[in-house]
Amino acid sequence: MATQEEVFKRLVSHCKEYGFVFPSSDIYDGLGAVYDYGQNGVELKNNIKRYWWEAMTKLHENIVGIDAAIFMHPTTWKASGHVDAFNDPLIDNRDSKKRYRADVLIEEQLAKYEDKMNKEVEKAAKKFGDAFDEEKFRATNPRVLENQEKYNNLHKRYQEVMNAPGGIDLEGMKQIILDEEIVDPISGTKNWTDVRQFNLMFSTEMGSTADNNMKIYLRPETAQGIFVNYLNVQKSGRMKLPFGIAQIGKAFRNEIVARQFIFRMREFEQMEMQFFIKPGTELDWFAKWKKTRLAWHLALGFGENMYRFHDHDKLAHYANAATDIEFNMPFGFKEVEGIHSRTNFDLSQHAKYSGKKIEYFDPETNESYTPYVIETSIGVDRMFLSVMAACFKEEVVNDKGETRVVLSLPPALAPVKVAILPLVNKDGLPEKAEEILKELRYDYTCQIEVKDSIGKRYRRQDAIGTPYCVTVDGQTLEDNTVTLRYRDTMKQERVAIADLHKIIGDSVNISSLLRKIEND
RNA sequence: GCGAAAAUAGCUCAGUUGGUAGAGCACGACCUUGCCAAGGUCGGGGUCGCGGGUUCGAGUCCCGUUUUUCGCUCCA
Repeated sequence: MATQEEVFKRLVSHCKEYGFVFPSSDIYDGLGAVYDYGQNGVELKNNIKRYWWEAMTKLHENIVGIDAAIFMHPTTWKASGHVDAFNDPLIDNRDSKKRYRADVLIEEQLAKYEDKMNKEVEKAAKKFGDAFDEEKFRATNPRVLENQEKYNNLHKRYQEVMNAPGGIDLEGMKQIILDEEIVDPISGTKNWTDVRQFNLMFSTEMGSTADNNMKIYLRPETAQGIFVNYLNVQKSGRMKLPFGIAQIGKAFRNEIVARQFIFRMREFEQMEMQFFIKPGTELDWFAKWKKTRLAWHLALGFGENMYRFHDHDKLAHYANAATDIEFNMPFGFKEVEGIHSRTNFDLSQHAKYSGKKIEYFDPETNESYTPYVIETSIGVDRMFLSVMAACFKEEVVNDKGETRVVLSLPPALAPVKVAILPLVNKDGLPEKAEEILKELRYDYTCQIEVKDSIGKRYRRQDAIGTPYCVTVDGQTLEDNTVTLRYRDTMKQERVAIADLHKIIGDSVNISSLLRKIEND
């Protein structure tokens, strides 16, 4: 029996072999945690995005979409809290393999000197009783003076490195740790790495002259593009609460450790919807969106036991309720989507930093307020991975124990809907296949394959998840019938070319999935 | 970032005490066949991740480096 880990490895290989996902810049040995989507991957990914987009905008009259730029005004990230939240200088001890905040280590060292001084003072106070003059003692006692001097020197150096022009002086900080002979509390050693600053946001410069540049960030989440457009959309669309804004787009995070294939990438894509509501109704809406989003996942048909909610105990600075929808990946249940009650944190912050009034006038109550927000945020790439993982199957197909690899994708998500296969590459069969292609290609993504035996071509189509194969043979030329072969059952039946449209219908279209959500 | 392991053809891998780089699959052409990964013939494809070193000689030994995987760590 293959372990989960082996299956996952084979899935990753499969993704590359069949044109779903390639390592980025593959010919240069790849770029860490960046991946490209191939000819089949991009179709599947686009179908996933379309499923989400249409579920949001077609099934909800009060949700509209936008497409905001990746570059945003730098103040956006001050307002959102992203600039301040990830500014810590970190250092690792090679022996204990623990990571510490370098500034905290230095502050602890300062505290140590203070402790020593205080202990001396306490000792003397006990000894001299009422006659003790603390000020005089501190000014004259050699042990106190020694520690005071160490404290002052360290404090001065610490201030210098923390306030160095151009940001924290990381090398200076390490030098302090070495000079002070600070040891790791666990291993007791001084085997430190360099001090590094982890800013999770990628930055670049806007402006072409060297001295007139503005540091701008690649957005670490798409949400802020929605918040800064709240007023534009609400006013131009005459939107009334409650309403939502949906967006699909790239986001970038300079992860310290990015791993597990496309699960955690440095460049990734999010599908986010921010739902603006009246304050006080957020917990009802939060519960409603949990249900709505789970229904979207369940309509794909992978089964309820593949999903679970994980409620957050610790909430982010902006949230008053939060949950994840986790999917049963080959490496365990992992977050695919987050649903957060963000209060009015973001809109209030943007109001504060921009000086603009961001409020909603409620015509029912005649009052103005800053709307609350329920966010649903799903990673496209994680969704892609979860679909691949759920559909990747190695099946035994006959008594001889022969196997096939089949991607049992929901037909609406499959990259190719119909493969048209001339049984032999002669006798006018390829030409007949072209004719059938011209019938079907306006409605379905089709692919003609002539090379190799028919069996081999079936297996290749199974491997990319094509739900239908249409095989053209000699009889087709006589009576315009073909063999229709089904991916999941491998059953075949003889049908008229004229009936193909009716049989395939819209089972391979996004609308079939949307109907499934509605009916559930 | 720390630690461990790995890197040889498009893929999966073999390569002996250091002695002229191999197999299967895949790919291309042709022939044969014709409904579940068929057979034959011929052919293309590798400075063995990269850079140094030891050696008469390195895929093989040593050092460095890059990338990947796993564990730890981190995760708005």
